[in-house]
Amino acid sequence: MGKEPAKTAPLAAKWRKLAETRCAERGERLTPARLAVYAEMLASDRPLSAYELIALLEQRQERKIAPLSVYRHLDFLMRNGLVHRLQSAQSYLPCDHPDHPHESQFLLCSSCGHVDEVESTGVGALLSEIADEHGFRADDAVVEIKGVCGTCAVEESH
Amino acid sequence: MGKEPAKTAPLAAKWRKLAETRCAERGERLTPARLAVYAEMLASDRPLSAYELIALLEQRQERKIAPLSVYRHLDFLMRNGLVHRLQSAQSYLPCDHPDHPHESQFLLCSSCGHVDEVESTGVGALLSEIADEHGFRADDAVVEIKGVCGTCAVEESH
DNA sequence: TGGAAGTACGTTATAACATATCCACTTTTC
DNA sequence: GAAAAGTGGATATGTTATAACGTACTTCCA
Repeated sequence: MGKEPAKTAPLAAKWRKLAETRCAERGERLTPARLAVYAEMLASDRPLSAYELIALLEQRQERKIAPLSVYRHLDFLMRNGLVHRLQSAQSYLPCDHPDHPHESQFLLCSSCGHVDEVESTGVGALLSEIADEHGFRADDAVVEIKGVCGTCAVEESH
Repeated sequence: MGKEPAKTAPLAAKWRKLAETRCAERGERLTPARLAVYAEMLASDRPLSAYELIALLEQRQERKIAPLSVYRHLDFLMRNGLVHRLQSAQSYLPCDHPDHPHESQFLLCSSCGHVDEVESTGVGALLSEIADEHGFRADDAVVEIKGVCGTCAVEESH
């Protein structure tokens, strides 16, 4: 007899399907524990630190969760393109368009904490060019723009 | 009676002068303790974590140094444009051209650990443009490119 | 069908990175 | 030379991430 599946944050069918498809394609197993972490992240309107995530999951599932478990799940989700890590904020957020591999840039609002993921083709090209000029082979790039989002800028001006 | 000045890593006159000038202009005091941290960083050929820095300073000065002290000195050096923090590696490196304020990009070699700081005018412009398109006011940007430097690429091919 | 191999994941402990609080000393300023 | 600002030491704690080890589950194939 298996245990009850762990309680999970509400998860829109769209996201669940995308995640399942993505993992199936790659021969990876999207287990309930992994899905629970993913769902919890999608339920948040801002990036979460690993330990915030632990607290939320513990509350929802009414049991202790070890940091290492969550880090493993985060690794899995990142490996499969479902989640990104914000390097400058040591936090994690679900990918906005996990239907294809891509390089993203992030817009971090210092006022409301919200983060926008954008995908600009020009950036990758420019950075590759810069790397080339310096005899460097670029594999990957972190681009995180800090500032104030439109909504907060409007509120500020009141 | 003052104590002996703390032993400091060798520091090229050029860098010392730049640092002194920069701080003087800004009405900031480049004390021996701060200078010692800066010199230690310049003596390294790769970025150092705060705790690596502590270990090196303790060895050189033959005394205990508290993490907070080093973090304070790092704050000071960053505030005055002498040092940068690598967000994706939680480590610190001296600025390559502290003679003027600027936005930098970093090329991190995953093979030898060396980091090149480059200053491309195009990047800032492109990122501002992207931010604008999303109604976002950009204040600051992190751009860190990971890959393999020219020297290591040559060695790999042997 | 049952056993080997690989993957997932729990538990405990610890490493690595960063900050808070409090206080003593020094330098600057008036 | 007293007040204020700046600097930095000591101790404690908070936050982020990984190590080391063991158990259970899944897959796959003989």
